[in-house]
Amino acid sequence: MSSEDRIRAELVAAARELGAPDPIEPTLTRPSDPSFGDWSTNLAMTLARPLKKRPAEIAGLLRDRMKLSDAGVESVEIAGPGFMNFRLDPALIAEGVREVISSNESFGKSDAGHGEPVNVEFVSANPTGPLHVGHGRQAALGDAISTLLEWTGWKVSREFYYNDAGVQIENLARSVKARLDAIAGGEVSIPEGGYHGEYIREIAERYAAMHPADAKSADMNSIREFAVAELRKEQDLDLQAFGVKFDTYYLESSLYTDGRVEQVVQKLNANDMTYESDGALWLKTSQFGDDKDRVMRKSDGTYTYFLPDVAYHVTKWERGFHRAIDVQGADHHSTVTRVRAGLQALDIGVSKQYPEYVLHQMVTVMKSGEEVKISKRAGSYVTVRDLINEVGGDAVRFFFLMRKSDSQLVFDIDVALKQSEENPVYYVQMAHARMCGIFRVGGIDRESFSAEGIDLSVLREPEEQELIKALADFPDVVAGAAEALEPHRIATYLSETARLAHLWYHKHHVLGEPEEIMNARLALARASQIVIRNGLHILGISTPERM
RNA sequence: GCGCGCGUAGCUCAGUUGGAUAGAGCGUCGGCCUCCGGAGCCGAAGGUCGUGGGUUCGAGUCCCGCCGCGCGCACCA
Repeated sequence: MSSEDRIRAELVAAARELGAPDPIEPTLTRPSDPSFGDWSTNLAMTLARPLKKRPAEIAGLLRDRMKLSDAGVESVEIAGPGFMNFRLDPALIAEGVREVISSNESFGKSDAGHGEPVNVEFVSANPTGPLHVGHGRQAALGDAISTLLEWTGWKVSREFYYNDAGVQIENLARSVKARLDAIAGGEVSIPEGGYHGEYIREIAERYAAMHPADAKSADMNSIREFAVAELRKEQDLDLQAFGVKFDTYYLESSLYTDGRVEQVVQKLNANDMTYESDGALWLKTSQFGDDKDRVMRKSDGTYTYFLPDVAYHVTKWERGFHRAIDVQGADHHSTVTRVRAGLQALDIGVSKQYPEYVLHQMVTVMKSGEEVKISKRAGSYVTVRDLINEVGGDAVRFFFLMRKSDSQLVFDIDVALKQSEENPVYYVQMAHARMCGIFRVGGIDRESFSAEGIDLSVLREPEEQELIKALADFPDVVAGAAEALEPHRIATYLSETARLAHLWYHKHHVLGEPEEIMNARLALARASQIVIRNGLHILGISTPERM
């Protein structure tokens, strides 16, 4: 049992003796100021009301009843309005290094998910153009959330939903057709709602080259299929460049061809959840929290986007994903209520909170102090590819993940390009490389290094103790980030841990110290390297051994 | 107008689910350079947490009003 668990158990026992009502769930946190000790609890304050005593008095009574001498607790202090601060034996703290090294690539993993399946849907771009920066943020987020869930015991399936049906695809085909007409000598007139990017012209040129005979009077079906295939290929290349892989690609068009959309309509009709008005078929979404009912079948007979969306989420449920997470841009947030309403209206036993949503705000790209708004090929927006080409995939990932998803994000290309510690991704990777460098310079094999038989109790410098405590916190940080679906916590943690590692590195030497010290510090260097590497893995960022 | 999100140091942002004297990086100012990488290091200044109320022993965090910014408000997705 860890000292943390021991303290918690003693707190529960002592509180029970004092007559505290169940459940007693003391929370242990790191004190705001490390000089206060190693662990802190506010339990006495939370018991003030039920026990009708002053917090400081309760803290004293708790302390008197706790048996902590064999739990490595050196002292318990009562401070502030009623905090209890526990100070641990530094040798015990140093022992934390051993577990990091022996767990190695598993350090930080846990099992809250118990192997249950979860579907994470992200990117899901329409195949109408190259991926833009918003998709990039979504790709980084979705992939990191997926990995976080894997680290906490979930069986994750990464899924990409292709909206390859509907109006936008018609607009795409007509846009390509317009360019084809131009190639054949006509005027370029891009249709209303069409796509203007340079890539449309490229697709038309390739199409014309492959169909020289019918370039002028090309068949729309053929153009549409060709354009969608080309753009899917292009998006795949973008994702590949970014290092994101999906388990499943689900095609919206398949929901029509296999009759699922029609089935959903019939079930909704059967459940008396629809009505006709103005030639359209409406769903009573207002019964499920929407501010008004929504059209599901337009008067022209085609469906609005959200009906296939509902059918799609039914398949997730039926495919065994009783947990599903959708990562989307906040500009689509109105879909949340509608899709959930549709699922509730079907009455198939799905939770009201199904699926869960992670919405992210917009990305602004800055360069030389000015906002960058367009790319050459896409015309109206900056592409992920532009960004990756300019600053590299690692920087793109880290920058997209270092902010909360619900804050708007400013992507500063100048900072991302810096080869110095001003650049946060460089700073973290450098800490990793430095730890590796110690082993390289010392001619010691890092991977086979073992802490067995090494006396870690000599790691008692303040910088060492702070670093070790941060390393030991990693599993809690991973668990918290996974539960909250907030990968930015990992990025923040890595920046802080890297800072502690740099501080330690600058203040203390490893190689050339007396053997006892050197071995213990090698263990700390190895443990630091492992934790930073594991954290970067979660974010999908590379871990260079030298820079 | 309605809905969602955001507002924390000059700038970019954290803030452990309500706890102690609100933190980090950059920038500014002042010191350091024979080192396992100076592509750095140490220190200091810098705050009415947009604003006004409320709940609480305790609020940056929860509730209400107001102000500002972003996004959405389709028989588009």
